[in-house]
Amino acid sequence: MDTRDQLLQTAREQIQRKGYNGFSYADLANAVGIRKASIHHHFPTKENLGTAVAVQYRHDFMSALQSIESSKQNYVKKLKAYIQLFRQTLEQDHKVCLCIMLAANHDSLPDTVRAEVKGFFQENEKWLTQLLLQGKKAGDFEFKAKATEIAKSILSALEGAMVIAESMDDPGRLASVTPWILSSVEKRQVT
Amino acid sequence: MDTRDQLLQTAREQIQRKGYNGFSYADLANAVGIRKASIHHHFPTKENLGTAVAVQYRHDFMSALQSIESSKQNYVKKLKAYIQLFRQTLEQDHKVCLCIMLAANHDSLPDTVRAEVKGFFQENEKWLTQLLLQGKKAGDFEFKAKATEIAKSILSALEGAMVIAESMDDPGRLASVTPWILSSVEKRQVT
DNA sequence: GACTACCTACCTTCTGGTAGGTAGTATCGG
DNA sequence: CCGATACTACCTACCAGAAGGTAGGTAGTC
Repeated sequence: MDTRDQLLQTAREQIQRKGYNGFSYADLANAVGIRKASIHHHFPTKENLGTAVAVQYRHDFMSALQSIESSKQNYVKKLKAYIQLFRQTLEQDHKVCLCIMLAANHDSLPDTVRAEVKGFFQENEKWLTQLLLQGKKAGDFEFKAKATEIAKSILSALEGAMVIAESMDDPGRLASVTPWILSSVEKRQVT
Repeated sequence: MDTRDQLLQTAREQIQRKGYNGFSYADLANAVGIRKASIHHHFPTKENLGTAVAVQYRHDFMSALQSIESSKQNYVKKLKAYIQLFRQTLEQDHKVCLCIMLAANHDSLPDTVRAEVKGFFQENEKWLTQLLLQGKKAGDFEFKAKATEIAKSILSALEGAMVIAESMDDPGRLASVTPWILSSVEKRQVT
């Protein structure tokens, strides 16, 4: 992996752990094994770097959504796969979603980064809304509320759980939230 | 209000908007109309101030929970009142819960502040769990999952929604999440 | 000759924190 | 009632370190 990619990846990790205000060029240089000034060769300003990280993260995430969407499985499984994206980040990589970390530093963010974060959430909600509507049509889901509101709720719960999980040292928190999410849209079994 | 209280209140607001790393003694001094060095007279270190802010916030919140608990109303209304605590902060004060902001800066927090944040979440979950169990017993609620898991989910959804609301400029987001929360525990009407 | 990827050395601004001083007030024994 | 003492609440002036960023140089490659 070349230096630029290493910088992107390391910056991403640092932001996921310490937030936008909590990571610095000095830390980054140290972690990558390069001099602080050399970072500016690849990313002239922190805004540049921050934006690049956010763009890449959003892109990667959208690819993952794409592949869930086009997979051949029922909608309940697709929703589970979606939730699994978050669980993997938290439980295996021990990191929090980049965008919720950035959202928490909203006031100190450059406009370009802010726009990426907003876009990330919008696309997630749009994707989830579609999933819910299609799943309902297919008979996999059953709900009365507006799909957009459920989508907002699911995203809020997942993102919130990640942040709280960190501070309560409770990596199983997403696992606790999952059944609640599923039960709110799953078709009730006739007993 | 004396200077100390002003400092506490202003620091709280700044953290709620910009996070722990995003607020500084210089900002604070400016906002309160005092010299930077004078803050150290009231709060020798930033850790001191941060802890004091967190302790006070937690205390205030717990008082609010107490008064909901001891009010004479059914459990659905009590749950609504709980949600209303969050909505008030977001919609009227245009701020995000202090503790979710601190949780997002978890890695840069002094231990004493970390402990307060964790305690805040624990007490909220404990309170919510009790509310759910009592409400179920009283026949106001109906749910199958474990009460602690539902409590975790509700708290996650509310806290997550606040953070996302900020960055999507969507102050109505908590209102969107509310019906979903209620419908997951409310007794189904027999139609 | 130009471009890439790095370097050293430096700059300004901001960070939390310290030293030491001053004006006002409260408390004390004589 | 008086002056000594001590405390509170602030001040100016500073400090070391970290922040993001710049200038200018060098070695290797196309």
